[in-house]
Amino acid sequence: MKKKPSLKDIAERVGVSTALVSYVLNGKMKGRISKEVASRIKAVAKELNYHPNQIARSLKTNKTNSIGLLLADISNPFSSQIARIIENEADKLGYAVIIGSSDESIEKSEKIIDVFLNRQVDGLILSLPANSDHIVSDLKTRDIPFVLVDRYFPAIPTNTVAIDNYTASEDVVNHLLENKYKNIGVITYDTTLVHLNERLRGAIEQTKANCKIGKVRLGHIQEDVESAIESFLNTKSPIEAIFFTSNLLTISGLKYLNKQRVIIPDDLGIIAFDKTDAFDLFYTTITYVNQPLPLLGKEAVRLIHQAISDNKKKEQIFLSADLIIRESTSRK
Amino acid sequence: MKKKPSLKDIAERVGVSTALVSYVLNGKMKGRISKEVASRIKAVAKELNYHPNQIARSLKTNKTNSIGLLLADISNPFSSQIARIIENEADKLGYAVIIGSSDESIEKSEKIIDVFLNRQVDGLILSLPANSDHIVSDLKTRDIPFVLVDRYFPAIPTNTVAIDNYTASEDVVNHLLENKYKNIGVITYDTTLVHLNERLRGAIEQTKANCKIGKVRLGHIQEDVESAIESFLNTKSPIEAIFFTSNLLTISGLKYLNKQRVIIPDDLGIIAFDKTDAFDLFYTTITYVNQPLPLLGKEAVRLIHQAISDNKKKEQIFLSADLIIRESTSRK
DNA sequence: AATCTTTGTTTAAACGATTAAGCTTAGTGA
DNA sequence: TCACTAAGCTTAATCGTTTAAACAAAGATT
Repeated sequence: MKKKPSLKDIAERVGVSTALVSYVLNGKMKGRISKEVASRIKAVAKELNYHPNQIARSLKTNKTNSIGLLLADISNPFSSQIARIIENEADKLGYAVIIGSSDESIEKSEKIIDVFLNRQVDGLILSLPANSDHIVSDLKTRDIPFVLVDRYFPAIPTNTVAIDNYTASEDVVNHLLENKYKNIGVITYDTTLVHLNERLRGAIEQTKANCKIGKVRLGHIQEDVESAIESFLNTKSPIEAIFFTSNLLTISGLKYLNKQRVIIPDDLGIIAFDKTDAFDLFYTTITYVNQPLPLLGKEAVRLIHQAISDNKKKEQIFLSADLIIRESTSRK
Repeated sequence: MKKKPSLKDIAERVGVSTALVSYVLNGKMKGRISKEVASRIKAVAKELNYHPNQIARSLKTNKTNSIGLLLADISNPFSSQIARIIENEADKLGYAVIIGSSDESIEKSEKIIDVFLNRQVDGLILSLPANSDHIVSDLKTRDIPFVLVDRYFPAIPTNTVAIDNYTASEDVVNHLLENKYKNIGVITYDTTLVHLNERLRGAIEQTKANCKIGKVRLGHIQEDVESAIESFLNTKSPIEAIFFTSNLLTISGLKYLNKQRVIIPDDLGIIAFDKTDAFDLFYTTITYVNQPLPLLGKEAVRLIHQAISDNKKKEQIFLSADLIIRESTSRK
């Protein structure tokens, strides 16, 4: 890889100082540079195919125009869609995005954040694993600009963009009740993650605690989903509808229900939080909570941009998700 | 964001020069530094929570320890899985990964590569859109270390890691023929991308040109898949099995076949190139070509690492994919 | 005792940009 | 004609590292 041209190379060719070249190419000191010199500099820059060395610029300006994006699991479609949106939005503001995936590990999150910070990212957009409150507090103490997306920690006031999960869950339950599904089962993760527990809480409150709950351990999804469903159905008053609080849970559940020849929606109503391409292949269309991912990403980028220029104000944004009603909750 | 401690801060506290601090923390000049000073420096570094400024280091060493990863579409599970693997592998070698997604656009690819290079990434891992040969030649001319993954340009000898698509397709056809599916339809993209056309070529050669072909335009996937399937079936000698050359095509196809109440595998055999979670929700298990993504990613990182230290040798690696046989090709 | 090594450390330049401050030269006004 | 201003450009410091080269002091060698 041969050396790229620098300001100095241009300066030498034109016969001026590097300072002048810098001023011209950055459009500074407008009315004070002679037109001829300016155009010669620009011509030579183009001729040499000059691109400023962002590393050097960063060192001087203390801005890298990059943000670190930490996701829980980049191979989950939810994460990768967010990644795509954030990357696009960030690009519009001139930020490059460095992505890391924590696989729900606290240690890995800490490590990746360290890597981000060593590379002097201007700010962080984070979707943290459970029980990582200390990471949030720490970043806050260090006054590092960051925004939480999707997953949030209400106890710590900080920039946050998330879904109004509680209300979405209320809507889910209301829809089920309106459609005469009375006996409702909720399948969710066994976790301390607030956004998931809010989904559960919404269901509990709205059913006046009249719902059954199946908790699924991370790393044992298929296994635990199956036993939850079994316990829901093999009982005197079997469940009439199941509410899955995440896309992976839904997939596992539907897979199992397929195997058990449980017919949706005749035998059982189904409602999902978040959707996936996979629903397209199921024989029935699935009713689901649609999360406004584009807005989520857009707001996250807006907030981090704001935090980078001024980290005083903290905003907490909760976006409403809407229920997309399909056939899986329309029993005859 | 308060200023982070620098070498200078440590040097001042300990009362030595920054050079010595640098030597100690980098473990250089081993036997020449007094144990006491070394340990005092290390202690102070820890106390101040010192982390070297990678930007400054990069400027000096001309290495950023970062690689740019350009994908065709990060929201496609194929891409996001590769991203995850590459990120993990790269991390093991101390590289951070900056990700960009081109949405199959040549202009966007060029722009993202520019951004990567301005940020002085040490190398590039690329999955380029169709007709972007000139990008490859250009990078080659400029002697920039890069590796092509998945998508390749045989006319230009350069570092490449890809699947042996031709052989995989041969296997697909052989399997269908062995299972008495004689009349085969192939649904693929209308593209110049070699990896996809090799899948088609494998099918054509192995069927001795006795297969029907449906070409699908990017951006009109559902529409074109449907008309292709229709033309396959509404004919005197209808197709007995369909081979889809990509995951998105398969999903669109199965979705339509579901709607049309075509029963798999009784009415029609199905075989897919690449798998997705979505298959789990289909009533029948799907026979598919399994691509060795972990190996693909691992080799890509190995090659880029090699190219970064010495860009003379070019390797072309073709990995074999294997056929996972399920029920969708087992008619009674 | 003079010289040579070794050990432990410092000096200073460099990477490529930015930018405040300074320096010419020409033009203006009195 | 002299002082002043403005235009057009340069100087030089700086960001935080790395690293070759220089240096001083102590120990070994003759």
